[in-house]
Amino acid sequence: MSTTGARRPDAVQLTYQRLSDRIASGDVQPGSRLKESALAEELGVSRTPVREALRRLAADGLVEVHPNRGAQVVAYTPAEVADMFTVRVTLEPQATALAVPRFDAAGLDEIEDLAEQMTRLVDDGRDLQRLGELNRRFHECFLVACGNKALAAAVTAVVRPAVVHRTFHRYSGEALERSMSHHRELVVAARAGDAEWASSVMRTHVLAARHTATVRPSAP
Amino acid sequence: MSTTGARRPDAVQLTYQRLSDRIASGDVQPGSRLKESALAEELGVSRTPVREALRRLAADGLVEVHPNRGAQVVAYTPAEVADMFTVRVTLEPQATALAVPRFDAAGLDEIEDLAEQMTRLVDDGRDLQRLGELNRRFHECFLVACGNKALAAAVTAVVRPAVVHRTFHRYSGEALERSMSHHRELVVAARAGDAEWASSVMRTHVLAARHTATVRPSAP
DNA sequence: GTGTGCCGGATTACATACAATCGTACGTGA
DNA sequence: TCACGTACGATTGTATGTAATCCGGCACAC
Repeated sequence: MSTTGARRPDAVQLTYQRLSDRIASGDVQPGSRLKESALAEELGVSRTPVREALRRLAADGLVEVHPNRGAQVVAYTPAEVADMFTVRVTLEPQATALAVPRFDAAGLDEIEDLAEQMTRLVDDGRDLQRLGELNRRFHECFLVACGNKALAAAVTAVVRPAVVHRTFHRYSGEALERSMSHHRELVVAARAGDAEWASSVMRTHVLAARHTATVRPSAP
Repeated sequence: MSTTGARRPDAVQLTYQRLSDRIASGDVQPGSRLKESALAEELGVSRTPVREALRRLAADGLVEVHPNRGAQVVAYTPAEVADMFTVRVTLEPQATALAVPRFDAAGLDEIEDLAEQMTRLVDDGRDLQRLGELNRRFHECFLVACGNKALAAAVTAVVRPAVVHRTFHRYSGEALERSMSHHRELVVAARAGDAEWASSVMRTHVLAARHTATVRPSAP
């Protein structure tokens, strides 16, 4: 959890972002070693911020730090990814049920806007990077609105590694359409103030995602 | 989550432990500022390991780091503590249900041993520090045995701040006895292989704890 | 042939020096 | 008297130098 609310990109923030992106895009393979000095020179910063960025990535579960041996990108098995989604299946519908009666007008507008943007994005060009970011913000809206910080923290702790590791890349066209449909239904249910409905949709949404993330993709 | 498996106390590990203890014991008040240079001099190390220890504490949710303003011990409201337990109410029974059919003989012996130790400790002298540690290990057994690392990580992320912040100090004698009784019942249910029973006991156990942690203590 | 001990290269862990940033207090002007 | 701008002090952010640690390979004994 990044507790520093840095708005301007410091060296640490920049390094963290770059490394995070590289891992997400598969630019660096899971299992590969990350050398402090090499990264520092490559990104034009000193070793100190690189060091701190690596520790933050370790706290997020993206890399493992071995004493005196440096950092290594973690590799998740399909079973572990499924486990992450299983936790989300439990927590996110609960957060949704809590969030629905607490949404204000601005919050409802925000999730509606995000849902529409994502739908357009799928119809257009399939910018998966941007789609992933919008999706993250969409789900974050529910977590923030639920008013239970601990619940939000629990989900975030579990989601980050899974979300960053090649999400959406294995979605078929049909699965992607279905996912967007869930988003839109969530907005309608939230506007209706029907917590039970919204919660159920969220549960369905995460279960479908688990299936997609777990099953071996047929066509690359 | 401490990903570095350091066995010998490095400067970072030592600093982290010391600060963690101080916060747990209430030696440093919530809201008080933690200055890197002061801590470094006090603990006889340089600022670098202090800095890293503070970031780890921030990742654990024990302190907040403000950019260019240093670290500050977080203060939880009763509502936030209740929220933490609410998440535990959801997750720990689930972990328990998964763990029961997966326990081996050694695991069952371990939780039985821990439950007995805790019971004796309550009858004897009330070493709350040690009781808290045993309790942590007891719950950890179920989280490890459940086989879902993400689930364990989610619970850990939520529990750590609450656990470190003076738990057990507000337990009455009766509540403490009841808590120990739950532990023993969990062992019996686990030995019987009854996941549903064990899960229910765990749920009761956490709900009771939430009540104790939330209600204003009558006698200090 | 296998196991053990030692040495060298590489890399991190820590210490310290310097630069940038923020908060605060004071002084000035309206 | 209050608002605003500015300068100073305190503290963190970054860079770099030094020491400790670990892994791999090789020689040697059994």
